[in-house]
Amino acid sequence: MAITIYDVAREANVSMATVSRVVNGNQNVKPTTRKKVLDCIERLGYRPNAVARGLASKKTTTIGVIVPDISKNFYSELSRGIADVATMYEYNIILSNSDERTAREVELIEDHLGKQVDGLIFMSDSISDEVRAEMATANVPIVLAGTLDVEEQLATVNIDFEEAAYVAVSKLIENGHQRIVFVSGPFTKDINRISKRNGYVRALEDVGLVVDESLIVEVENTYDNAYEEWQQIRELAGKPTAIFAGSDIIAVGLLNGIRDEGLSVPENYELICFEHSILARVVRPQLTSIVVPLYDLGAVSMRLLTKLMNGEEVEQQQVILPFRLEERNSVK
Amino acid sequence: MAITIYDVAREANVSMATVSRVVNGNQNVKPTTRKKVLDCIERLGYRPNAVARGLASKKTTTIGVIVPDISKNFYSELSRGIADVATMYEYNIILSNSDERTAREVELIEDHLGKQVDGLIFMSDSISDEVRAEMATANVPIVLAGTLDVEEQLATVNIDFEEAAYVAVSKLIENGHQRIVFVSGPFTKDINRISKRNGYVRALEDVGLVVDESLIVEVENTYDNAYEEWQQIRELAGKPTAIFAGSDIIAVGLLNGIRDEGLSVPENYELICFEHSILARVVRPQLTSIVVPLYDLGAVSMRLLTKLMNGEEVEQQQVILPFRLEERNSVK
DNA sequence: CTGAAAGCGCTAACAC
DNA sequence: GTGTTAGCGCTTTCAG
Repeated sequence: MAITIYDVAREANVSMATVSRVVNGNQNVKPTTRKKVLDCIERLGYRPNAVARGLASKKTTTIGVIVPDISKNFYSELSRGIADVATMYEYNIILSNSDERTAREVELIEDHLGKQVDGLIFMSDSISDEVRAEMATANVPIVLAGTLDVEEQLATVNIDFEEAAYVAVSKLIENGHQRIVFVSGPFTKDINRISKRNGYVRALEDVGLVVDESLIVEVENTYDNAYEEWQQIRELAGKPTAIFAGSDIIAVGLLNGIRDEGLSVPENYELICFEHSILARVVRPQLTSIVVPLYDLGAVSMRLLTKLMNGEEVEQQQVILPFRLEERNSVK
Repeated sequence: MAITIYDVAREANVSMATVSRVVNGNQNVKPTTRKKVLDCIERLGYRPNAVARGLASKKTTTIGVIVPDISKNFYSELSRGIADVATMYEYNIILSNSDERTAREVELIEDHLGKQVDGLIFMSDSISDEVRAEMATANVPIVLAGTLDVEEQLATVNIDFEEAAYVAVSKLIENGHQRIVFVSGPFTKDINRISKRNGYVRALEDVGLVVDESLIVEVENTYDNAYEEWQQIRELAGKPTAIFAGSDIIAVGLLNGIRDEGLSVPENYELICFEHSILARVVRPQLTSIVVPLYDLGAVSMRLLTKLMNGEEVEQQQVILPFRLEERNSVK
């Protein structure tokens, strides 16, 4: 049996209320008794039971984080940002992987709410109606991190993905390209189907170029798939001369596909991608890419959540962070 | 105010004990009353309070995971293995980053124990005395994942890192090399200072080669640092002809250092490394490397922890998983 | 098969 | 400043 607040109280000849005050840093305790209690706590090795505290106070100082797959760089970097700010505000994190399966997402939200988290940070490819309904039953604030809410009802933290795509594609257009392939990750992701795609289309239309749907190619977001798909992409009619890739990993797959047939980047194809993880820097040529501030996306999401949990007035629930284009050697 | 078990009981005209039985799948409930209760639960949208349950039952179905840095591939992959098995056994995970700082590690263990986790999985570069002392106060099982315990007292899951290094270096020796540089990550990590180093030394000594300490180089485990360090390494006396790198990321840094001065792998230097993450596959030449089964390390750790939490008899507390050498193109 | 009742360890009024 | 006393929402004997 572990030491309880009651044991400490008896040992120190005070009431449990006083021990509670000392443990919680309440100032209404005489210094001498505070010291006496602290000594007993030390001596007995008392460790406050957060579960009991949670039940009594109705706050667990724990938040839930639901992520598609923590082993993917995108989410692990973002999570680190969340974690650091959570630590700063003394919250713990319950972390779960959803694999972007709606049923699992609903289950996890339910599960986390059952654990009485004080708030929730959610990431996914898109927000299904079921998830939206489940979120509506929550009595704690929820923030979407790096995740679009097409209905713009929920609190979110993102970059302007459409604008980023626009900037990337415009760069290629400036360099004289007219036939630019957009190799996108799955269109099940709103960010791909809507944001990046719209940015691509808008960039072309703004300079009077015709959008050729055959130049929009959807691939899995994996190295191997992108590598293989290159065989199809190179055969596209009208000889594309530049590529806008939806992620580092896709870009690297294409890059190696291109090089393995004896062609090169940027001589034969110029290439710009999204994310700028370490992958973009280790390959040669290094990849010109949109830098997504993953860590900051997480950090700001958590900061927003703390405000919401404190009931603070938040002017803008949809936060947009800046991005930039990192110019390396995959474009001339 | 949220719906409680008491509300459901009143609505269903049964006692809260019966509702509890239904919720917990206890068989001693008549099917008709079970259905009646289930209906009320559904209708009221009752969601069991895991905190109250935890206090009453003294089990939280939550485990703690303390990791140096979740944004590093090594740990995020390992964590995914832990998470999947945790899900299988219906445990949640509280995840915290320690940055390998002892004081922080101690604080986190204390914190997690306060949250009443049912078990703990711990990862670090080495187990300091303070951490060992803190762990000794725990009344729940602890497993070290991918982390050495030089005193062999704690439950651990690893591969035989020394043997893996031995195999890697022996491969280079077989290929005719006599002057092999070992570019290691920080020696603050037991795995580097002890295991990999010993494997390197033993491989050389087994074939009668002299160990030249100047060929053992310690670098930070980052791409940039390895890239820069290449400038020193290339100047080493006696012209080394092969490299054994402690990780993918170090190997990639060296590889680019080598190539940027117009030399090539494997022609001028043969190279073998550890880990085999995606990095080893995207660079050219692809890297021959020891494959560390990160996901499995995590999965098996969690499985071991479940046994320990159930009080099952565990024959061997130190589990060693197999590894293999993946042969690619950085050696001839 | 079901109900009553005693806690689990702590917080939070409310007294004094 | 400090103590008393209700709960927080649930599990778990123990009766019946």
